[in-house]
Amino acid sequence: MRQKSSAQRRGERGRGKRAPGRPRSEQARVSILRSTLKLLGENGFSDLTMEGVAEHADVGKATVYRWWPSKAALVADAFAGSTTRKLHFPDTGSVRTDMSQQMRQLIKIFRSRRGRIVSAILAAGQSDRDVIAAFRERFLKPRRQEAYATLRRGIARGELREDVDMDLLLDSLYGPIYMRFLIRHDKLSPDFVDNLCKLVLSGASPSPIPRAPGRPRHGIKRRTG
Amino acid sequence: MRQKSSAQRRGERGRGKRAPGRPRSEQARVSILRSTLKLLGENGFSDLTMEGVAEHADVGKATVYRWWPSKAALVADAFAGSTTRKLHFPDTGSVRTDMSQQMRQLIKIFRSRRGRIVSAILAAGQSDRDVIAAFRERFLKPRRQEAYATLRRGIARGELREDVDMDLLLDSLYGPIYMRFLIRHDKLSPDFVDNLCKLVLSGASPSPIPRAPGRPRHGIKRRTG
Amino acid sequence: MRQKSSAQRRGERGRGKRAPGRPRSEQARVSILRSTLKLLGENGFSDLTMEGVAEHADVGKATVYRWWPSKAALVADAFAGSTTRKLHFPDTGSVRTDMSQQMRQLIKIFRSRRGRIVSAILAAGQSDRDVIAAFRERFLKPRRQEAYATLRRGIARGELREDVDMDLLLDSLYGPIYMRFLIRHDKLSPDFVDNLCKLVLSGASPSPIPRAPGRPRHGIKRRTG
Amino acid sequence: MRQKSSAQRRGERGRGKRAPGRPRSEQARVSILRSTLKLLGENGFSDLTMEGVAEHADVGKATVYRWWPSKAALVADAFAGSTTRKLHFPDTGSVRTDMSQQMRQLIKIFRSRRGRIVSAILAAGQSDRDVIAAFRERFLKPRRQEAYATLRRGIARGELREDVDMDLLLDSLYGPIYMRFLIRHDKLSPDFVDNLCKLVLSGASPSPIPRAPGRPRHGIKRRTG
DNA sequence: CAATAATCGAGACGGTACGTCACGTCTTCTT
DNA sequence: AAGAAGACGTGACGTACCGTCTCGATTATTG
Repeated sequence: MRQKSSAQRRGERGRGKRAPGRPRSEQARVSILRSTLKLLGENGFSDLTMEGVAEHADVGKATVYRWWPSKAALVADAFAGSTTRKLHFPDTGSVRTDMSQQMRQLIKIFRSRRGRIVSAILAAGQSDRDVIAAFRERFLKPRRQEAYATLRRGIARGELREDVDMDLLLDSLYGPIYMRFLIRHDKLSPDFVDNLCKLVLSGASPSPIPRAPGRPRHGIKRRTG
Repeated sequence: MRQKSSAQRRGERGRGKRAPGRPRSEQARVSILRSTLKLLGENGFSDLTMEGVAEHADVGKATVYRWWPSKAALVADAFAGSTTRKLHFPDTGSVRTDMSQQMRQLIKIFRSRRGRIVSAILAAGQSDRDVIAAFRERFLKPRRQEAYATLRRGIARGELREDVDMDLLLDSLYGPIYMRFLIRHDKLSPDFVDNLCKLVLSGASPSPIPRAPGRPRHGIKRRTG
Repeated sequence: MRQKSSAQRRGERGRGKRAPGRPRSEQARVSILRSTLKLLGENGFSDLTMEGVAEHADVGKATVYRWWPSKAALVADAFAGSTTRKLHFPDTGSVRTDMSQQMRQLIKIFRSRRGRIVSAILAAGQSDRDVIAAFRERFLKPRRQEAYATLRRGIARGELREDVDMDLLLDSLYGPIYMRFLIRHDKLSPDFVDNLCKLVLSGASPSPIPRAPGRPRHGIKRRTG
Repeated sequence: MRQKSSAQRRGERGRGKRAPGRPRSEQARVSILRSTLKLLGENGFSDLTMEGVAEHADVGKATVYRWWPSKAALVADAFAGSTTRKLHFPDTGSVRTDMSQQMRQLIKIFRSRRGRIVSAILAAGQSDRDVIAAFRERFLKPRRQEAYATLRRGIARGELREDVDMDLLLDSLYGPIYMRFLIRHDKLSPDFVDNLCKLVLSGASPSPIPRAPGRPRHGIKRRTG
């Protein structure tokens, strides 16, 4: 998905031996990716042109094509490279708070200029499997790993059922956000996030027997019916 | 959004009075819309060309442009016109069953050839607000109206809390489906739908016993089993 | 060789019936050909670009390619269309004078700006048989027809042998001009033309028995040796 | 015109002192020139690329550019280096036979694969004066020196007029060949050569009897038979 | 029934961006 | 210092669609 690595392109001789020939220009690479993000944020995916990227990056069109086979690949790589910080999960002692806080950060990004890039990626991904794969690998997966940890803490604390399907739970939490983000039928507000957490997490709590939060009870499935 | 009506185009003389001149060819209209859907399903939105539509529909390019101002409008209109049947909500006496059955129909569509069209629409909608609006109005809203009714029946039966936020609830049910549909990180199986319903709807069910945060304010029947 | 005719392109229905569709723009056609000649005269064949022609003619690049398949075809057609006037053969009563005068006109053209175009055509013709064919058909042949007439008058007058090989004779007269024009090893002066005529035509005269010019004697081959 | 000499390039220190550093690779030089000729013969001048030459010669592109400033220079040099043997003038005791035999050799070359190279050179020469100059110096001139000698023998033998303009005569003999070679309007056959010689040389032979316009001014032997 | 008017198909038009190719220059390591 | 390798910015290539524009032909209403 990303651009062909120098090593790939040259037959991977490895062992520290540099391949002959002029080395790839790091400056060009960075400039291209930066320009891509910039133009993507300005005009969306369909108005993004390779020609425009090359010009804005002060780079030959061939240089763009030398390393990225398509607009989609370029966009995916540019997006992947711009690893979004500030999307970590806090550890407040409450799953709901942890999740809620991270999800608030997410909708903040979705509503910012970067959101335009994300939606462009997702749109492009609908006709290019590499793009959507890049989104999954570079954006979704890393965060989901952290989310697993957060959920596990919740399980340990007894806030969530031990047998909870974590993927289902996470999709239930994030799905509504993505849906509103893409279909824009309702607003992405912090309150929405809070209520969403409350609704979904309560469905995953070890109820129905009331329990004081924060007192972990391990290894005991409880069922009423 | 849809094509300009004949009336609009002619200055809206209305009252049954037909404008002079050759009337619009219904055959061309239908052929264009059908070709649009066909080509959209074959190659996705980005490979759909007005030129291709015109040729496939055996129609002059100008005829397409005469009635639809842009590719997006054409696509939106074609999609809207193809109102999907078989997405009604049953009334089985159980919210969870009602919802689950309808959602199973939905994922069936999403996984079929028509799914390609839906994803193309959603993708196109990310850079054209008219397209996404058309999706909302023609596809989402009608079904949501039915969903409200289904939920209301559930409330009446005591399966759902009286104060439930129906939009939040519906987004929590459908959001995960859209997310998996678009990001393709996990499978859209009937089991997934069932578990999703169970998780979310249990979070919306009246608590059997008052919880720490937020006890039920209204007189609602409680169910244990 | 020339651009595809409208008729060809549309299946040649002939009989006055016009094909449907917007008719070809005569203005564009003329502008393109004119621009081609202009740019060709300025910078030679290798510096002539289709892009440049299109721009200079205020025309879309596709319009150029729609009618001329290659730069060579375009150049050939532009050249052919610019039928050079002032290359007629006079009738002075003397072959040598007739030929000499016409050949002087030719070298005048060769030494002018138009000469650049001719040499560009001949150069392009070395790697494109259509171009050289165009040169032959449009430029060489018409003049050669006139030349035949001139020579025949000379034969009738007894200035040339009756059995003279006219093609050989004409190549002997014009070949040296083309050679000097292309190889530029010696000058193309009027004197050169005169001496050339004298040399070659004397070789074609019905000598060796001296004869007063202007008294035709038909049907009698004379041989000394 | 030819490639820059090593001496030039290094500031001409002369006196046998070799410049420091790696000496020029003779192998590369030869390989480049050979590749040039080969590719030139295959596809003509316009399809010949520096890139192709470098690749075919297994040589770095920069190595080509280091020694030849342009494609034209390379071609001219390659052609010059390939001095065509077997174009000598015989001495049979008859000008016409001498010339005819050499000219037959020439058209044989023109009709062979080497002819393609010659026409490519002449074509390239139309937009690059260095190329045509190379052709003159390396190809035309050497042969013309020999031709002068042949003609002088003919004058001495009384086959040609003493005051004959040798350059005019030679252009009259070779011009038609070049013309047919480049314009391809008629065939280059041995018979053509013979007739050409007969026609032109008879025009240059001493007149047996003084003619009306211009009687011989110098004491020239006269031949009747 | 003729005149008027808007439609239709066809297809050429001036453009823009595509993705490729060769240009001539450069930067690296190797010989 | 020359060599090969190969990336670089540049610019033309020929193609595909864009959205607009004439055309002749067709099909309705209006006078």
